Amino acid sequence: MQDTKFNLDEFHPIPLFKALNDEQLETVLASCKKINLPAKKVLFEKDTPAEYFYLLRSGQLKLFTISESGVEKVMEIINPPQTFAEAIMFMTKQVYPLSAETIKESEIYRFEMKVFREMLEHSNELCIRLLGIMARHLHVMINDINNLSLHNATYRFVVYLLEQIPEGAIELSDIHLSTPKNIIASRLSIQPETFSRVLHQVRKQGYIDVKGNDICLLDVDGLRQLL
Amino acid sequence: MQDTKFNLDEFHPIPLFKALNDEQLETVLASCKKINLPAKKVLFEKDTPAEYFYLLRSGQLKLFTISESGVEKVMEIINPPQTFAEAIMFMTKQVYPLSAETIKESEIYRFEMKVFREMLEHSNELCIRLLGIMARHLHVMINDINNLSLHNATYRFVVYLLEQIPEGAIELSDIHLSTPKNIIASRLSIQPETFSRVLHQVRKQGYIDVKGNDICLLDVDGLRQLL
DNA sequence: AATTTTCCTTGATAGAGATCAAGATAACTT
DNA sequence: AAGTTATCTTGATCTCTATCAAGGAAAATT
Repeated sequence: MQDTKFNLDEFHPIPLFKALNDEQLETVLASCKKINLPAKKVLFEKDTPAEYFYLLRSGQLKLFTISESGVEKVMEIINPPQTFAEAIMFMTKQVYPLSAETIKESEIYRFEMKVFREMLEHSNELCIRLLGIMARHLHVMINDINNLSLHNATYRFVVYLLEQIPEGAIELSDIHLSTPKNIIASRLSIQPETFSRVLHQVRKQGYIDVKGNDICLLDVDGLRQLL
Repeated sequence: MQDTKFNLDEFHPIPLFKALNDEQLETVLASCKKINLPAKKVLFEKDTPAEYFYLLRSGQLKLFTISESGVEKVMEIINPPQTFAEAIMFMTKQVYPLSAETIKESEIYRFEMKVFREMLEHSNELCIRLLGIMARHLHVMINDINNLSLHNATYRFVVYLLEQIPEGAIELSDIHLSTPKNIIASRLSIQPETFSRVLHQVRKQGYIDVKGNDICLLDVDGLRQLL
């Protein structure tokens, strides 16, 4: 089943799967299911029993909560190739702490937690890897709470913008916002109206140029100094 | 060294040490050092190399960051018997992501990460436990970000208040704020002035009664319904 | 006990961002 | 291509919370 359906090479570079040998990987893949979803379809809902974790292969999705009054807060934007909901394997209550919905049409791999957990009980290296992944999550969240508590909307936007610069990029890079602005806004805990104004204002100050979803960074150092 | 200095029974109930047998525990304790600090003393500072994690035995301390402009944000209030900074063992950069300072005079046990990390490489059960601890951390942080993004100061305070009710407590419980109000305020990302006003207002509405650091819950159900 | 320091409260004012409203632009649908 | 829907922008207003200022209470120090 596995060999025909999956190419192992696709999984080897994924941090969570790096510690697995081919045999183990095939065991995991044996219980793996491909899911194709169009845009704006729910993958799972907060507080429902969690049996699976996922790998986004293509497309994009968001992890979010909705308040009692119906306001949505995007906690994380998932891009391929990224696993998500792995941490739930170790929560006492086996329910999703967030909802997941596709932003764009997406190809998703679904894995059974039970199978993977079993494997974790026997592979130390795998545990260590997952620990690393979760430590990174924690670190990101500490930063988020910091930014929310200590910094204003413009600051948070600039941080986001600078994070979008690809790894080894030289100056004057252009950034394409591959996520709708209202979703980025929610991710940064900013209202869409305010987000629009922030963009406008940063542009007016000469740091960036905005054409639709493309942002040209005119003064990266200046942006960095805003922080 | 260990037997005379430490009572193993003290460590067995600590989640992080539960998976260790006596031999392993003694290995860990062999590199453990007791630290006594008066109130308001720095234990470690953000962005400095992290060699140790800790167990608070008595007293109280805070984990926090300070913004460029000198504003402090308390991320977590540590009470005994609680371990902290364990997650750093698996961060790529081996530096503390937060600063730690005693709130009250404290007795602290300091453990060498290197020794513990070594042990983790060989004990699957220990890894699984740490995974559980980190998953809980993550869950708490998801909640924090939620409350910060979606709820106002009063809501956040009421959540905090209800969390202070001891496990199997019957109604009409009295709560003693064992933490200075300005630190609770910072933990909830509220200014001290606003915190004071929130307290006042919730009292005026008849939900609680406040005398100094003692809060009498007059209407727990009412408080719950505020959420 | 007196004094200094820290912490808390209350009042007055200001400001960042939310909300309400409506038009403009872009993106799907048929 | 026309129409419909979703997304984004801009303006006007409001509200929550921060900030500034100062007095009071509590705790620590002498």
